[in-house]
Amino acid sequence: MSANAATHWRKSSFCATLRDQGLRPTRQRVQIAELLFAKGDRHLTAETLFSEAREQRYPPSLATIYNALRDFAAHGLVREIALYGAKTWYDTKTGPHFHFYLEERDELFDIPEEFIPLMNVPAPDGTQIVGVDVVIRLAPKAGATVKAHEQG
Amino acid sequence: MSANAATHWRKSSFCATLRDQGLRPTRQRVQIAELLFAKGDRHLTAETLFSEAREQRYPPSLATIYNALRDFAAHGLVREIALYGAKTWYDTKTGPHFHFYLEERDELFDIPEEFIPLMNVPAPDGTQIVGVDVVIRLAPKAGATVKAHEQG
DNA sequence: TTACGTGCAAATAATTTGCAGTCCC
DNA sequence: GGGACTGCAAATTATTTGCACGTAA
Repeated sequence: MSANAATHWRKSSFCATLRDQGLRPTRQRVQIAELLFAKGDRHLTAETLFSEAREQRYPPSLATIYNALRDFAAHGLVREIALYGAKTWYDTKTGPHFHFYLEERDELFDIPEEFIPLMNVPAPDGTQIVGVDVVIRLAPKAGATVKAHEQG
Repeated sequence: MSANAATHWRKSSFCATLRDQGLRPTRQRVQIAELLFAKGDRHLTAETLFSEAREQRYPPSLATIYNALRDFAAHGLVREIALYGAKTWYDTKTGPHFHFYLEERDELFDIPEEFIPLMNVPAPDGTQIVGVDVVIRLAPKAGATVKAHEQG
């Protein structure tokens, strides 16, 4: 590929972000970061991100998406979310998690802050809290039409 | 097998329990229920239960354990727990869930009731809440020795 | 009797990994 | 240059399923 096209990604602001976290800023990682954070806060799986990536000129492989998401999570750029079902979800919002999960649609969205209770639980002896995750599972109410809730 | 040994399980009190839930009380299901509930409230995976079952005289197959746990959960005898990692956990306590999850040991135990906050979140339009699950993830504190926490 | 349940082995689904080749520092 | 990263394909892990046989109602 031409030097111009090949090195364009180096101008991304995510190069610095990745480097700050001790992650080498490669083309693939920068592409993935751009995709992840381009649309504001959101919840997604590796497959979701992969299908978005495929629309790019030089999309990373699925394995690289998995590896990048794992690495990003380990370095605090995104957070893993505990959820029912087999798939691992990631959230671009890295604070404590409070979500509604609409099972029927496999859809995840935020619970508005004002409803979040104080969680003031002391960690057991010898341990520290590294994450708090709350998932409230939903089902459609009988006879009701549920509208989509992308992003909280 | 002798008629006596083969029909002994029919005397189990779980026969009625299963029937009440619309589940046909078979030898395997009764065995599984006995194992599940013999030790008070606890948290386990299909594999855990399978290895316990193998010590019995006529242990059910792994597939049957999976199927039984799924069926039991669908009928309210146990509850699935959303947790990090690939495995599905089940809890014999069927009320709302509040747990500590000690990542390093892959160990799950209850948060004492007195620390549980009021969760009073209204369900979004057209939906109803079918489950509330809270997982507080823990790591050992630097230099501390963590003791095992089987059962909360 | 007859539909439901079981057991085995094969099928799936999500994710990880080995390894040869690439690229960043 | 040398180790970190990537891509592919193969391996793993957890779980489900097809089908022949068994068993509860």
